[in-house]
Amino acid sequence: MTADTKEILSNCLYFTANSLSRVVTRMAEEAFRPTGLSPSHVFLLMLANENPGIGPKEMSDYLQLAPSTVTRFVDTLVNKGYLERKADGKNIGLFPTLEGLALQPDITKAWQSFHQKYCEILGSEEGDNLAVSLDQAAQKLENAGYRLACKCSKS
Amino acid sequence: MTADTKEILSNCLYFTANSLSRVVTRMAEEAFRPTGLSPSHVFLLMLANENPGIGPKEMSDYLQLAPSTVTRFVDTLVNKGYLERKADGKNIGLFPTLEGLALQPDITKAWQSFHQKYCEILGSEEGDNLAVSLDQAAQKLENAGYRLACKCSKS
DNA sequence: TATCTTAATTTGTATATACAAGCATATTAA
DNA sequence: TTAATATGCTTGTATATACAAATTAAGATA
Repeated sequence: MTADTKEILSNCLYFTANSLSRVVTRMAEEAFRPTGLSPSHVFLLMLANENPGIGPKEMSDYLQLAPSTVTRFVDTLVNKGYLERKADGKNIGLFPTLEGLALQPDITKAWQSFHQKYCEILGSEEGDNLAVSLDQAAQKLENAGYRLACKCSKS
Repeated sequence: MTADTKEILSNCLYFTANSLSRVVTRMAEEAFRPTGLSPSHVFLLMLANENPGIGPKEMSDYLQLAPSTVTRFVDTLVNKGYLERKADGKNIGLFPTLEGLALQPDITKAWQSFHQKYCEILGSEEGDNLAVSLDQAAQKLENAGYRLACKCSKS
């Protein structure tokens, strides 16, 4: 392997962003395993717990996920008995069940453990700063037009 | 949506790393579309072009992808006529075909266009620095034990 | 040399995620 | 009030990716 090739990899934002995303996902999956849910599902449930009646559209805006992805996740959470859909015309409200609410303490605990773990490895400040930088970069790129291909509202 | 909830999202490394990865992937897919390959496939082909005879194992080490993932990608590139497998006992050597080599200029061009695009949006220095930070963070997390679950060599 | 172990690769299968298309409701305009 | 359009949600389908298990070959050991 040429030094050149290695350079290209570690300097390419596509490669580094995806590598990081994969390793962070592995960590998060481990940390959230006690909840019985994957990290993305935990986000959804938490959003519903904190904002009962929130709609899938709002969810997908906040989570930066395609609406269809949210539908699938909601399906799963409904099947597991943590979430309920309540239709109001075209709109859907998502409400946590008692079981869903009951899971919140575990979720919070898992969250803290996840945060702590990466802060231990990266350094507390670096870990938090990294998250902020990533967030800012992602937002800049999205605002520059690289957003999900849904013809929904302009948001 | 509570301010709290938004905070949690934009401070969580899982969320930010994945958001960034998705938006960067969208950009890269667009930039590499002229090559007819997805960004990951381009990486693979490029590695083979620069290191003819490289094995899948090495590929997966460099690209931080599971061996099975590399197998699938190689399948695709072989089907498209860009890559050839040459078995040597248990080991496989990957060689670009003439078509694969011929694609290299397009790949290089797409690469530059991708790099330029994100540097325009993020700022030239910030863009490059970001890639470096991501790479370092990913490596730290991997070295701390969050690596792919393959029982292959200890690498 | 026969067998045990380890490493490289592939195959089977599962999940996360996306896009495109379809459907139902809501809103606007005639 | 009907027709046209836009919006929200779901379904069909496809890709990227992973893990676990199967396979095959290599190397070590008895």
